[in-house]
Amino acid sequence: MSIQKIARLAGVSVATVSRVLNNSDTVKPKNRERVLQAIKESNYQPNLLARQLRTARSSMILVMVSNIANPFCAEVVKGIEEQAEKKGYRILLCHSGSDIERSKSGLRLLTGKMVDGIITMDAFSKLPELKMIIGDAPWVQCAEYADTGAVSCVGINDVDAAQHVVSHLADSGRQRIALINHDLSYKYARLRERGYKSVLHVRELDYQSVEYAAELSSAAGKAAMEKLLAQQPRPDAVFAVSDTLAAGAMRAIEQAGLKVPQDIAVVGFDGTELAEMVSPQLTTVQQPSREIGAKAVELLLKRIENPASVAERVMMDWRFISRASA
Amino acid sequence: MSIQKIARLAGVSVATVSRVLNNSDTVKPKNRERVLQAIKESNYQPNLLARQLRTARSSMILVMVSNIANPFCAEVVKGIEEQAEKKGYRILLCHSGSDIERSKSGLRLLTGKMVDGIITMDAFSKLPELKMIIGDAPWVQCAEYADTGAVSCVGINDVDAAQHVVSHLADSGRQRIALINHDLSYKYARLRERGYKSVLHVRELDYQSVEYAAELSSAAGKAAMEKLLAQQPRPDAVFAVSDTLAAGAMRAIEQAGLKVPQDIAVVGFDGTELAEMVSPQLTTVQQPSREIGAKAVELLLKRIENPASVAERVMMDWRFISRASA
DNA sequence: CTGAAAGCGCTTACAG
DNA sequence: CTGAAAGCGCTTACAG
Repeated sequence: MSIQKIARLAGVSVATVSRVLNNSDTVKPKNRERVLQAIKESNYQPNLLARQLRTARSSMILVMVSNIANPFCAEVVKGIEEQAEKKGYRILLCHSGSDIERSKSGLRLLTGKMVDGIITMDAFSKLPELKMIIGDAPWVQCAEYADTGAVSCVGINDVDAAQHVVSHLADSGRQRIALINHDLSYKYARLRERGYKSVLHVRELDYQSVEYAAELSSAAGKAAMEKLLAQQPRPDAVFAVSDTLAAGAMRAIEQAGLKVPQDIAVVGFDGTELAEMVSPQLTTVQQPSREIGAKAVELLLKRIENPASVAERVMMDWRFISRASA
Repeated sequence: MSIQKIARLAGVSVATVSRVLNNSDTVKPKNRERVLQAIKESNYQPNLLARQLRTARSSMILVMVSNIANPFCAEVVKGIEEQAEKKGYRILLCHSGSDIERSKSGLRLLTGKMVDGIITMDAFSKLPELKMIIGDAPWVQCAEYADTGAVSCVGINDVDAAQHVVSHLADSGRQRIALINHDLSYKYARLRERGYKSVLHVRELDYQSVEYAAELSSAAGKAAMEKLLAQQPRPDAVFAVSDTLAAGAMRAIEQAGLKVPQDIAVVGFDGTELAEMVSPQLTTVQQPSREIGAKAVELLLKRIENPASVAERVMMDWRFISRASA
């Protein structure tokens, strides 16, 4: 079912069919009708591969995330989708699972010209190999800092936010504040840890304990908390870098027969729906997830439309939400 | 950076370059070396559009979900990915948000020949328009029944599972069992409702109350539960068709000053991690999510490799998990 | 083992 | 307003 067949059916040239398909130019109404009729009759759908090969644009953008199951991620993706849709772009989601082979495989869509650009929510800064593959294709890092100035990024000030959380905990009299962090290959993880440690230092608190979760799931948060609970002395507060981790931590605390916040205060991060669904409700840092996603699209389209344009680094506002857990 | 340039650089024909790219045939070692060298030097990446246009296959499959934020969905997707990877296929995720325009837009990847087949976790059975677009492209419906025999599907026996849940509730003395269901355009929603009603009927319970959640989020579950609580008399048990809905329902109950399970028993569905993270832990029906995803890929590949093969409908086992909430 | 050539299904100057 | 033709970057018989 090619444009050829339609042309034959409608008794016009392929050029004319193409013109009505792109509703450009002025095609004589009678011819347009005939083409439209032929298209309908034969249930014709243009071949995107051929079209994109010819025009060298796809109006598609690749979104690469490490873990779609993380609700924060899902929210950002929704923001990306909404904005992309407005601008006439379609989203392709690629779930890397933080796996480098998977990531490379996903990136082939970019290098293979199937998409016009890429938004990543993954830890790429530490992976020169992946950066090399992307080359200078349009790229923006989302909810994660870019190390170099060459790539655009949108996020919040992670150091500030972490400092705020830990200060809040210290202000309320907590002495032994632990951190449940994500893999340090994420720049945001390094930044939040820096915020955490700086407050400990300034306040002259000498308890310091960091556990690393392999992924942002509640199960990983629970496992991390169990390790913290096994320590002597155990923490009286814990800051988890995502709501999912915090929810898991709360469960571990409860299972150990302890109370949140009486025995251990818990603070999460992201401000997802999950934070309101757990009990007690979670104190957290709300990120403007949808807006981060929308902004990422905006930055990306700027680069797609003008590849020579300079990279931008956008900082969004965050908000501390105090609830029952801390 | 085309195959032409590589050929020029290596001093061979494009055919030879193509041969080493597809590491087929027997290319003379010396030539292979030269081509490989040229590729490395110029950081060449083949254009997928051209390749796929020519070969008429992409080794990619489209996965269409209504809501990636639903953890059950995310699990199934992981199962799909694992299996696809094994078979040399790549996954493209498309988030329809249950929106018909979005779905149509996503489907263009199929009709436009960018993917070899599609797995849907969406409510397509009620949408002849979408079914028409798919035509007879390889398609399997996942965790959702297919109405007609023409399309393959994998899922569980939803009627049985729902009956089991409601019977369990009735057995434990609950008199007023409510249902929080999803949009009835989903076949599984209709089936579970049928299971619910049949038990009510057999047990001669005359209380019957169904609320519909617009999406499978905790917020929607909470809103639905609030409506149920406003009724006179209020239910003493509620069966929600997903763990996310159930988690929201528990929250509404708690906020109303009532206790789970003492005042109202709650049962979820899916058996996701979330069910273990809420408090009290959720009684639920565990679906074999990963296996469902893997099976879907298997069925799809069968159709891709042999388009003439007949559609299959696979039923997987489910398991009732009794925990504190009911 | 290798190359010239055709062709996948489109779009787009160009000429009329 | 329309058509013939070139070309996007590949792969693959075919002939040698």
